[in-house]
Amino acid sequence: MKLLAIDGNSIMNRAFYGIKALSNKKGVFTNAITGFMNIYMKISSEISPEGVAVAFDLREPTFRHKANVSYKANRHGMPDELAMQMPLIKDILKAMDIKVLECPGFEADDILGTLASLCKKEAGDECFILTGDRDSLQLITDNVTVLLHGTKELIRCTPEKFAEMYQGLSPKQIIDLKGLMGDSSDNISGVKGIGEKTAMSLIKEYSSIEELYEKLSKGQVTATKSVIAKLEDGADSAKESKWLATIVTNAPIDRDINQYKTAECDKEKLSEILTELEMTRLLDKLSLFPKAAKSADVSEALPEMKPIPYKIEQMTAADITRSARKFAFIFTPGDGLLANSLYVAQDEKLCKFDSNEDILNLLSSECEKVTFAAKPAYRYCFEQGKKLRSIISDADIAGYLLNASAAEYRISMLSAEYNCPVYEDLGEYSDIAALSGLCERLDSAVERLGMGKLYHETELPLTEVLASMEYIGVKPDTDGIREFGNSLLGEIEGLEEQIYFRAGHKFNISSPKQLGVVLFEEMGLPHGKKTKTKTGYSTGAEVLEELRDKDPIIDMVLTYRQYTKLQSTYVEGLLKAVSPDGRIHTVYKQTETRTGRISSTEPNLQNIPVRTELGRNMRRFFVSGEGKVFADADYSQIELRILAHLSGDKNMQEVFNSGGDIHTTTAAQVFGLPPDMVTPEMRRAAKAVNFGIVYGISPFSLSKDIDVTVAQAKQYINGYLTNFRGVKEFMEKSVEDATEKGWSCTMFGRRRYIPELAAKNKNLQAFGQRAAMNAPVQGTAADIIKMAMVKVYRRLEKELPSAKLILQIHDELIIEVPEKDSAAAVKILGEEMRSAANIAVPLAADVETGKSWYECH
DNA sequence: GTGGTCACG
DNA sequence: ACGTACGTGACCACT
Repeated sequence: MKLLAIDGNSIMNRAFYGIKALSNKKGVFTNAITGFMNIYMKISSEISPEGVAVAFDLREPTFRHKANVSYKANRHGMPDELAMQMPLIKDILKAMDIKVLECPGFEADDILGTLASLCKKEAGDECFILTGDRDSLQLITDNVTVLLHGTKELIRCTPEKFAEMYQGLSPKQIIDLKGLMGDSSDNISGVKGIGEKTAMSLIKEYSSIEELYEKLSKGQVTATKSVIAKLEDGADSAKESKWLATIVTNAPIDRDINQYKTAECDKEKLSEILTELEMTRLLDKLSLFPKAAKSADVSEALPEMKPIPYKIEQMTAADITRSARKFAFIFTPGDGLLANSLYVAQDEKLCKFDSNEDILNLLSSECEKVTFAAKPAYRYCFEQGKKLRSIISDADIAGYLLNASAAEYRISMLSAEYNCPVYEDLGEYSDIAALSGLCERLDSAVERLGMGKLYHETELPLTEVLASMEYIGVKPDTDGIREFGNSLLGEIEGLEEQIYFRAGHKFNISSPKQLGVVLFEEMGLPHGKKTKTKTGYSTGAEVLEELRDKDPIIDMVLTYRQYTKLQSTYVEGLLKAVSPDGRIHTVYKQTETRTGRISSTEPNLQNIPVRTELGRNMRRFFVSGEGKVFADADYSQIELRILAHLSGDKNMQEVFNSGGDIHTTTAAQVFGLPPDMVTPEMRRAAKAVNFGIVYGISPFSLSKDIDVTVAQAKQYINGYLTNFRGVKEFMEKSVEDATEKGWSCTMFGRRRYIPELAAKNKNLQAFGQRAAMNAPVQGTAADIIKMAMVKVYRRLEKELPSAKLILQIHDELIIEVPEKDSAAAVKILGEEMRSAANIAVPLAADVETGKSWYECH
C-alpha cells in the first residue's frame, strides 16, 4: 500500500499565502483551494498513491494528551479569507473519496504520525507525508518520506536527504533539537538562551536530551560556563519541550490502512462544487463538465430546460439555408494544418461542415444565427470577400455582459451556471448542441438586467466592426523600424559598456536581481525599504529616479531600460507581427476587461509609445497606404466629461459647457485665483488631481505623483471635493450603492461585480471602493466609444466605403482613407463621435489627418 | 508559470 | 503599523 498523507492546514496555509487573492463572483475566496489542488494534483501524479488521507487540526481543541499546557496560545486565528475555504476543501476532498481526518484533541501532525506508523515496511507499505511544516521530519524512516513544501520548491526528504540537511542527525533527533532550541511558532519554549547553533552541536555530541542531562549531572558535558548554566536552569523546560515537540502515533483514527484506499470519485458532486467556485481550469484538468448545484433559488429563477433530442445527421448547406429557420453555429478556424470547420445545429439536427464553400454559404445566408464568439467567423468571411450576416445572439458576449470578471467564457461553464441542459454524450457536438438553449437563457438574463440595448445595439454589431479592423490591419514602415532598431542597438551596446565599466564587471542589466546586487551591495547605493516580501531590492524606475544624482550609472541604466524596451517590445515585437500581406493585424478582445473596454493583443497596438519624444518616433512607422491618409480623432477628456454628467455637478458641467481648459479652471477654482494667474505648476497639480479623482485617489499617491507632501496633497483633494461637491457626493454614492448591491454599473447599464467590497480584508475592501468609483466612469467612456465605432462603421459602409476604421486606442479612432476622400472621412468621424451619446456636456473630439500616426498629433 | 518592469489610455 | 490610483499587454529573468 502506498499512502499519501497530507497536512491539510499546513498546505492550505502555504497555498493561501503563496497565491494572490482569487475569488468567485460571489466573493468566496478560492486561492488556497486552488493552490492546494495544484500541489495535490502534481504530487499525486508523480507518486500515484493508492490511498490518500488529509489531516486537519480541529479549531477548538482540548489537547487531551497535552491537556494542562496552553499550547499554541499565541497562534492567532487564521484570516477569514482562509477560514472560509477550509470547509470547501474538505467537501472537495470528500467528493474525490479522499479521507478527511480530524480528531478532537489531536493535531494534524499527530494524525500524520499515526498514519505513518500504520505503514509497515515488512508489508511493503510506503508513506509519503506532504506538509510545509518541518516538525513532521521526525517521522522519516526507510519507508516514510516527507515531501516538504517550502515557499518555492518541494524537498523530498528521505533519511539520506535528512542527514544531509541536518548534519548527520537522525530524524528522531529533531525532537531533541527542538526541545533545546524551542519553536516560537508552536509556543515551545526550549531552553532559554539556547539557539539553533548551540542546540545542534549539543545534540550532535550527546545525541539526546536525556543523555545530555545525564552527562550534565555527572559533570561530563564540555561547554562554556554560560551554556551549562542555561542548560541547568532550563532542565524542566527542555524535557517538557521535547515532549511537546514529539508527534504522537496514537490518534484515534481507523487503524486499518486499507480504509484509506481511494475509490470512486463523485464526479457530479465535485463538478457542482468546482462550478460554484468558478474553478474552470481545475474542472478541465479533471476532465469534468461544469454542473450547477440544484439549489432552491437557482432552479426557481431558472427552471430546468428540456434537453433537445438531437440527432447527428448528414446534411447539405442548402438543406439548412433553404428552411430559412434560425440555426446555431460554432466556427473553428483552421490553422494551416487543420481545416476550417463549422458545427451547425438546426431544430433537432446536428452536423459538421469542413468544405469552405459550405461554410461560406452558411455564414453568408440570410438565416438568423446564434453563435459563440463570432469574430473569427466575421474575419473569415471578410477574407473570403463575403459578409457574415444576421447574428442575433453570441453567448460569449452575453456571458461577458452578465459577468465581465470571468477569466474566460465557455459554453460548458455557462450552461452549468444558467442551468441549461448539457450534452456530454455527444462528444465533439456537445458544445453546439448546448448553444441554442444557452443563448436563450443568456439573452433573457441580459434583458432582465437591463442590458438588452447595450447588447443588441452596441456589442453585437461591434464584433463585426472589430473583425473588419483586424482584417484591414495597419501598414508598418518596416524599413523605417529596422533602421530605428539598428540605431537603438548601437546606443544599447555603448550603454552596456559604460555600465559594465562603472560596475567593474559584466552582468545582466536586465535582471532586476543582478542589477540590485550591483547597485545596492557592490556599489553601496542607498536602497529602498522593503526587502521583506520581495526577493530582493526594488529597481523600478521610481526608485532609480530618486538616485539619479547619486551615481552616473543610474542614468545609464534608466536609458538602457528605455532603449531595450523600445528595441525588444516595439522594434522586434512589431517586426515579428507583420503578416505576409505586409500589414499588422492585431486581435481585439471584446470579452476581456472588467470595465467594458476592449483590449488589443498580438501585437498590442494600444500601447505604442507617445509620452517621450524618442518613443513617439515609433508612431512614424505606422503609415497610411499608397495614396491614402489617416483621419485620427480622439475624445478630449472624455472621462472627466462623463464624470461631470454622471455626478450632475453643475460647476463642473459649466466648465465644460463654457469651453474653458478644464485643468486650468480647476486650478483657478481650487486655489481661488483668476484663471490667468494659474501657473503651469498649478495646472499640473490640478490635472493630476483630475485624473486621480477618477481612480479613487489617495493623498499618498497624489503626493508621489506631483512631488508634494502628503499633507499638501490632502489639501488639494479636499479643496477639489469642496469645490466640486457633486463629484464628492457621486463618489460616495457609487461606493455605497455598489457595496449594497455587489456591483456597479455604467450609464448604459453595463455591470461590474465587485466582490472585494464584501471582503473583511481592509486592503481588498479599499481596492473595491476605488474600483466602484472608477468603473462607472471608465465603463461609460468605453460604452460611448463603442457606440461611436458602430455608428462610424455604418456610415462609412454606406457613404464612404473606401474609408476603413483600423485602430481604436480607448478614446481614439483611426481611419485609413484615400486622400481624395479624407475630408468626408474627417467629417463623418467627428460627427459620429460627437453625437455618439447625449450627455450634459459636449463630447469634444478633435480630428487630425496625416500620412503617419505621428503626424496626426 | 510568476514577478518585475514598463508601454499605453 | 500598513499600504497606498483605475484599466490593460509584452518582454525578460528565473523557478
